[in-house]
Amino acid sequence: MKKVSSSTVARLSLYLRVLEDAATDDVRTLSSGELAKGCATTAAQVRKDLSVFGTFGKRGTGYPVPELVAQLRAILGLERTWRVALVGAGRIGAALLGYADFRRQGFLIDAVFDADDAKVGRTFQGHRVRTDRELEAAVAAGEIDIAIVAVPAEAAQDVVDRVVAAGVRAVLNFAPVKLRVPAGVALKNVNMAAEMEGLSFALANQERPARRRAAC
Amino acid sequence: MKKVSSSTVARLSLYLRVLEDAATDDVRTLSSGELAKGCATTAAQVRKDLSVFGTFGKRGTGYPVPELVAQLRAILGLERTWRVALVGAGRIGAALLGYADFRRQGFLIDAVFDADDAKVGRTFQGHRVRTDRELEAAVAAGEIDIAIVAVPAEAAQDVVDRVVAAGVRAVLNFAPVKLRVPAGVALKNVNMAAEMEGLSFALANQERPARRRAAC
DNA sequence: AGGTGTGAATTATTTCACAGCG
DNA sequence: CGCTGTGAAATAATTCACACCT
Repeated sequence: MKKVSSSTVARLSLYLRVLEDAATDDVRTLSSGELAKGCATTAAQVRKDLSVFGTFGKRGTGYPVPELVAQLRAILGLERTWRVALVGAGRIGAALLGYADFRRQGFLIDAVFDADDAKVGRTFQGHRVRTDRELEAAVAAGEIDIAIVAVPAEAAQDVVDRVVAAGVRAVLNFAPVKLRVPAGVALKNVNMAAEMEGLSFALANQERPARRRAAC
Repeated sequence: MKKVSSSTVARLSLYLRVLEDAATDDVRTLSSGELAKGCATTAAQVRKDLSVFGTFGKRGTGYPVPELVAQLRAILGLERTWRVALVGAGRIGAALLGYADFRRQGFLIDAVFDADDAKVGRTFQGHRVRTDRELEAAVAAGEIDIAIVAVPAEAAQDVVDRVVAAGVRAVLNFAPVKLRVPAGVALKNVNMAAEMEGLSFALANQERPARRRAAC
């Protein structure tokens, strides 16, 4: 398969969600323009993205919704269940475990690890917390496809090094640092602090368009 | 002000964190290469990014750490406190309110709103939950600079429309949909489901021993 | 008509390479 | 010398435009 840009893949997720919504409303077809509107992009972008993977549309009609849903799920690898380990039983971990969408899309968080022995053995959102010393063994035993790193920044690189050495090839990182992983390991970052700082930058640097003018 | 790419701004956040860490270790200067290593980028990228805003380095030496920290904080608008409203008192909201980094960087979450009257009036992570019908009034009263949208997907566009109409110009969205905002309003998205699907795609397409680079 | 698929053009971003300064 | 700052070159991503299908 040729190289696919990660922005294209990110948009496929958005298309899939819009298509699934349309499918529940029994919409039969959707044009690239309608799909684009639901994803804040352009019709040309939608067609280009989809054309990377094949030809799914009918000229003059648009894209058949149920078929394209199935295609996108197959392309994204969502037809199987991925076993996910959460490393770090803190608040972010709690939010993730409560995120029903994950299970619906085929991600099964069925292992929770923490380095804090006070947490080990306790139940956390319905999951028993295991000591993080078992991490390597769990990965080696084939229990885990994806590791979610939700530990403090200073511990994150160590955790990712360990799970990668044990065989994990996909990592979602919530620590506010850029982690180094070897080639062949997929890494995505969720950096809320950086997003907020991006908003701060925008507010601090936007020209004053006199939106709310005070009365004289 | 000249246009600055959002990837550059995102990297400034990373540089700032590395510089702050270096500052606490009393490191006096850092070269673009050292800075790059801490942020998984290249020396040239660091220099290009910083050159957008001025000349901060000393040739032969590198960048003075405390000075560059101050400059970046000023550039990112982090020298003032931004008042943040959390809309949606669910698990993601709980994770955010417990995120100490936010306050440290000048983001003060001091208003929490929810549409569920069962939650209104209760205390949520130390904050009294207010009815979401007060949202517009709070924005109009100048209480709020940034809105964090942590409501279900189907309610998100309505919430953002309301806060934008009331005057908010920066929004952080956790709902797994692309929101539409008028020009002049900054919008950042945190879409954990899409990130996971990106990992799923990488795993599903890396079975073959092909050369596949790690994404970010 | 109405809307896809796609090369070509455009625009954005990253990398290179090196002059020049401390 | 070492390392920055920066034009120029190389890549990547997006948008345009239109042939072509149903």
